[in-house]
Amino acid sequence: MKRMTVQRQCILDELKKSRTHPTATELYECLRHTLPHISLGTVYRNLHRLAEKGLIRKLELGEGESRYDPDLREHYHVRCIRCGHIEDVVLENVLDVSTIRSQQGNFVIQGFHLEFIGYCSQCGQEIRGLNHEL
Amino acid sequence: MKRMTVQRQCILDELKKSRTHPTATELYECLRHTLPHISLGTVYRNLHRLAEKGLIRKLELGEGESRYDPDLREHYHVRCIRCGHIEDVVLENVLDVSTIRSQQGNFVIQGFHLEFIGYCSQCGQEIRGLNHEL
DNA sequence: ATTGTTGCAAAGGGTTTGCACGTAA
DNA sequence: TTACGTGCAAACCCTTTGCAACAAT
Repeated sequence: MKRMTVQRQCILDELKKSRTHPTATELYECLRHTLPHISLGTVYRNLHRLAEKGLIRKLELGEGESRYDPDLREHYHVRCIRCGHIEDVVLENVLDVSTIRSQQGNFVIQGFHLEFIGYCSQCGQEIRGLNHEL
Repeated sequence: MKRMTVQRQCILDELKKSRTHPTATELYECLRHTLPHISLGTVYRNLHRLAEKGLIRKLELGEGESRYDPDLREHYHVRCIRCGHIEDVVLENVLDVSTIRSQQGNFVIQGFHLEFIGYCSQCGQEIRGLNHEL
C-alpha cells in the first residue's frame, strides 16, 4: 500500500458506494464499466491489502465467495440461506469473551466470528408460496 | 445413505474416534492405512451424506478446509489463528435469536454460526518467546 | 437383479501468484 | 529512476462430478 493507483482508488470507492457487501467478482464486473482492462487479480490483491490495513473488512463466513464490507463499525450480518443476500444486524455487547474458557482451558480467546442465518423477505415469501402449492 | 458400505462405516468410526475435528484430507490419510484404495472423493461424498442426515456436523468457519465433528451436542469451537488447532467451548443460551432483528427488519432469523478465535497454548507460548527475542 | 456406491480422473469454483510491462512517487 | 502495482494467464487448493465397474440389498 505504498501507492494510490487509479485501480486501488476505484475499488475502494466502489466498495464504499455499495450496500450489498459485494464479492470480489461482483466488484470486478462493476469496475469494468469504468476500467475495462482491470483484472480480477488486481481486485483480489487490493481487497486483500485494504483488509490488511484495516480500511475494509473481509467477511468469510459460511460457504461460497468472501464478501467485503467498508463499514468498520461493530455490527454483524444475517445471510439468507436460500439466495445469499446479506443484511446488517446491529448488536452491542453480544458476548463477553473474557468469561469464556475453552474445554481444556488452554486457549487464550481473543474474539469471535458471528453470523446469523435465515430467510430474506423475498425468499421467505417464495417459500410460503411453495408450501401452499403442496 | 441406503447402504452401509465398509468405507462409510470406517469414515464414521474414524471420525468418532478422533478428537481433533479432522478435515476430509486428514481423514483420508488416516483411512488409507486400513483401506489403501479409498478415494478422497468417497470421503467427501460420505461426509456430505453423513452431515446431511445429521449424524455428524460440518464445520465451515473461517478460511481453509472444512472440518467435521461427530459431537452433536450444543457446543462451539475456538480456533487458533496461528496453527488452526481447534478446541471445544461449551456454552448454553448464548443468544436468543427471537429478539434479534436485521437492519431493515426483513429477515426471518433462524439461527447463527459462532466461532471463537485466539491462540492455543503452544502458539501462545511461542509468540511470547518471539516477543522476548525482539 | 437392481441400484446405490466406489475409485479414478477430470472439472469446477474461488483465490493466489510469476512474470514482464507500466507508472506513481 | 526505481520500486511498487498492473494485466494476463497459469497455478493453486479444496471440493464436486461423470463414468464404468463393483457390491449391498
